[in-house]
Amino acid sequence: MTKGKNTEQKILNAATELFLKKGVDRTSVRDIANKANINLALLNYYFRSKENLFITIFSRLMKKNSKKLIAILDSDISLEEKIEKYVAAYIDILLKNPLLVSFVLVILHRSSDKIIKLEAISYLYSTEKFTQQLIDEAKKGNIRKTNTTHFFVDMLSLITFPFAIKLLIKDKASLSENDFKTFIRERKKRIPRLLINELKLK
Amino acid sequence: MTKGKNTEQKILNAATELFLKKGVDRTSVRDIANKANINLALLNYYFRSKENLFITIFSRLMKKNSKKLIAILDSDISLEEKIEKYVAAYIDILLKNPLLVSFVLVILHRSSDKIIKLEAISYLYSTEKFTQQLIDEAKKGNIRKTNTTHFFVDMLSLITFPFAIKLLIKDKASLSENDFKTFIRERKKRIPRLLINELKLK
DNA sequence: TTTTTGTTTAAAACACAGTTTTATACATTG
DNA sequence: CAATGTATAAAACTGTGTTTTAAACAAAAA
Repeated sequence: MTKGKNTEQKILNAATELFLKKGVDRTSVRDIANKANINLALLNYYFRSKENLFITIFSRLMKKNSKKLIAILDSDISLEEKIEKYVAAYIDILLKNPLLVSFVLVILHRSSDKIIKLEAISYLYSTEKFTQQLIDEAKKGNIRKTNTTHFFVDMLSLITFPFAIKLLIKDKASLSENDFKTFIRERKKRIPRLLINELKLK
Repeated sequence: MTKGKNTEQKILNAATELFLKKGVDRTSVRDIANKANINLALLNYYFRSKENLFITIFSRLMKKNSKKLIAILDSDISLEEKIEKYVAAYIDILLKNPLLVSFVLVILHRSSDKIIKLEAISYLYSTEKFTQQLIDEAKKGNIRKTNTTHFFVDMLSLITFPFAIKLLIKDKASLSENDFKTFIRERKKRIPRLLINELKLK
């Protein structure tokens, strides 16, 4: 009965590795079974489907990484510092977890209602406290009034999209893998500046 | 012998319609053949593969729409006006062509080297004149010096990514389809402001 | 006209995918 | 010891994209 946990973990490990190396769609369930040295049927025994296996891995990865982001959004620091920390932390997470990037792309691509309502995702974007802070600071006259939805969308776009068009950027700007990482790290300063400029009173 | 063009067009029409309605991955070649009232084998006779059919449709759609964007980037207008027009035109294209959005997602998702080197894509992002203008204006002291790659990536991110997370935005902000379109149109003013702020001398 | 070439259809088969079924072993609990 | 839930294995099922084979037809070339 202890075998069970082992097998489940073996499947998760094999799947994670293959998903990372070849992408979700180019990884077959038979590949996973082979790599994990288990029978094909076990895969559907533990996880009902490949889709479910994918969502399990994705959700765990998200949960592991999103805590830090939520903590930043909910912390009692100045807006400016909050934006800087959030952007930097988010970028670090995406730099360290290529799987997360490709998973997000898979999810965006499928974009079914089911997936959007994943706990892992709605959890990550619980921005109540942050948006309230934007409203409060504007009322106090410290910053310009801004549409909070737009503001958060701006932030997410500037952080996330460059990862999605990584190949394009590398190609167009002739960047090596390391160059690209440097390019991305530069955005830790650039993005907060852009966003905070938008909030500054004239 | 005139039949040929007809059949090819019938396939393209059927595929376009189905790709739009059900998405590329959820559309089978048998679906397409049925809808076009042609034999399955003809599909591989005209287009070597489903992949190739997809790329053909995508490339035509891109070519049709990117001309206007390129024209704006290469025109002799002020930087400020250029950014405004480019953002507005790009957003209008994506609003009018949901297929383009979902195609871009498919391509981002697959992100193989082959696809990134499509003429349709590299053509769209020939930004030489635009980046030169950024450099020249900075030299003249009219704007702040900025990294042109970052600047273009910022612009693309702010324009494109919201379409990718459409479902998420609609869900989180409780927007109807029309609300979402309004939201997107609001960005025609917002995005240029953000970008031009970044260029303003302090 | 006859021949050749390009186009169209039909039916079947192929390889590979995700999934399901069936049967059997194992281990823990009652 | 029997019963029950868990674990494994092998094979089959369904649907996918693709290819093959054979036959028909129309238009262009000889």
